[in-house]
Amino acid sequence: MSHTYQYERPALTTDCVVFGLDEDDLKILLIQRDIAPFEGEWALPGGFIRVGESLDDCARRELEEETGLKNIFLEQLYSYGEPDRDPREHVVTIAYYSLVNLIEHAPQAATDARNAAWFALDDLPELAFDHDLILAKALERLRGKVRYQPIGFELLPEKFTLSQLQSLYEIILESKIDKRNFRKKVIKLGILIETGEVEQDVAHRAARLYRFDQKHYQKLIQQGIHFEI
Amino acid sequence: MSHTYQYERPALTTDCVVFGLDEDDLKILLIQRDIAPFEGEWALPGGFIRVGESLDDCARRELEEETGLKNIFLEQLYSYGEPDRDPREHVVTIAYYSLVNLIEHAPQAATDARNAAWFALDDLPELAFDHDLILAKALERLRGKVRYQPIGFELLPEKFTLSQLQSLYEIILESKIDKRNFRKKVIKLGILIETGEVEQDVAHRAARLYRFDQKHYQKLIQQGIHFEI
DNA sequence: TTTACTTAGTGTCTATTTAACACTATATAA
DNA sequence: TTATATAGTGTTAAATAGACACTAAGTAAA
Repeated sequence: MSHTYQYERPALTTDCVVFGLDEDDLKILLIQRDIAPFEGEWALPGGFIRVGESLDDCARRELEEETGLKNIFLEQLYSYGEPDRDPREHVVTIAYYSLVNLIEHAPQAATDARNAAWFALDDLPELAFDHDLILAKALERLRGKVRYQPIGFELLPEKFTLSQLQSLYEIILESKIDKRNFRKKVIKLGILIETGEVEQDVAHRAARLYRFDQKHYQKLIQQGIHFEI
Repeated sequence: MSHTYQYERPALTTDCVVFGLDEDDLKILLIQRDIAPFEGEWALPGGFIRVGESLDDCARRELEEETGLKNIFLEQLYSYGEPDRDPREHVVTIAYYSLVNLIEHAPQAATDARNAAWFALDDLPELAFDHDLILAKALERLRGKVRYQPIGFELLPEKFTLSQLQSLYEIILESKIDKRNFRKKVIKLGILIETGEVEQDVAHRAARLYRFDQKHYQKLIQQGIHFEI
């Protein structure tokens, strides 16, 4: 079955930069292409948009099909449409980025037999298409946004310690933060709830576990309060 | 001449939210549609992407064709692809926003006979498609971005007074700013150059004229200095 | 059972930034 | 010459940010 249009149309895809947080690294999820062009090379997960499907739905569907990840944080990033970005034809891609917590979403074998793997940012392979550009933009967005919106929590398990949270910021922003100042700041924001529990099975004093207070955060936003870490 | 593809493809357009600054209003440029759907209603300028044309090029081309505006500040905003956003078929649009200075780019008759007009934000007509959504996002982006990136200058003539600059921020952010504090702040940023000239033909003490120091700003950015007004 | 080791958790002081506030200067117009 | 309109200018108090080092509490090893 084929489809005919009066005017030529670019093809449309979505691609997604998936960030995951390791003990001490920010990683991204890549898939190894099994068809030309760029066969065998690493690329962002993504694929063609179906008519009748929203952009977000497409990004989620492709992500699940290629990596098994679902129900994760996903946000539109930017659209790329240089006519020569794909050697086959003019392909416009709507890029997304996603944050997953590597502990609860362990590296998965791709469901459709493609090879998927996590790479640390400082140990990336060459990327297919203009995916290096997209990745750079996603990193920039992540670093910018993490400071004034609580998206970083998406990279942590539901319950986390203040040290884990601090480490997250240090890894993403690539800079050291003073422990006492950091704690004062996040506690004062009032968007953390003490669970009353502590870490288990650690060979040292166990840290208290906190949860992110989504509801209270929404209230603060509605009041126009803008915070920054 | 027609074109055939193996799989169905959504149509692709760009649309642009054009902001202009009046004496005391933020305005946007709309065109009146001369064909269905939404014939006779007001909409954002925009149109279909041609194969071989980049997204930015398309946005610029459509803007010039429909409003006569060219060589203006233009930045990608967000992409919209809900399948029902256009009653004809699935149409994905890459939205842009643009800042023009109303003094140097006076309201123009559209070159292709469509009716184009500037509307104050608090006096908008109903908009076609999901263009109200796009406009809301553009406003949000403008208000967010103007505080930490010097895009506001695009709305002013090349030479401007500090009072004009302050008024710009007050209009966009919808809040009053203290004159002395504002002046201290922008002067301290070091991104303004005194031209040595003053306003002409005003019935009161003439204010000094400044220019935005693009080069110095670039240097500051490269040093990782991030500023805020 | 004591000691070593590891990470958790806490407060103060200084420097900087932000915010509030009102008068004089200079031009035109009447 | 006087009225009127906007330009232009500093100080102080409050809040925030940043630098800085020790004690607490748990496990592991001797």
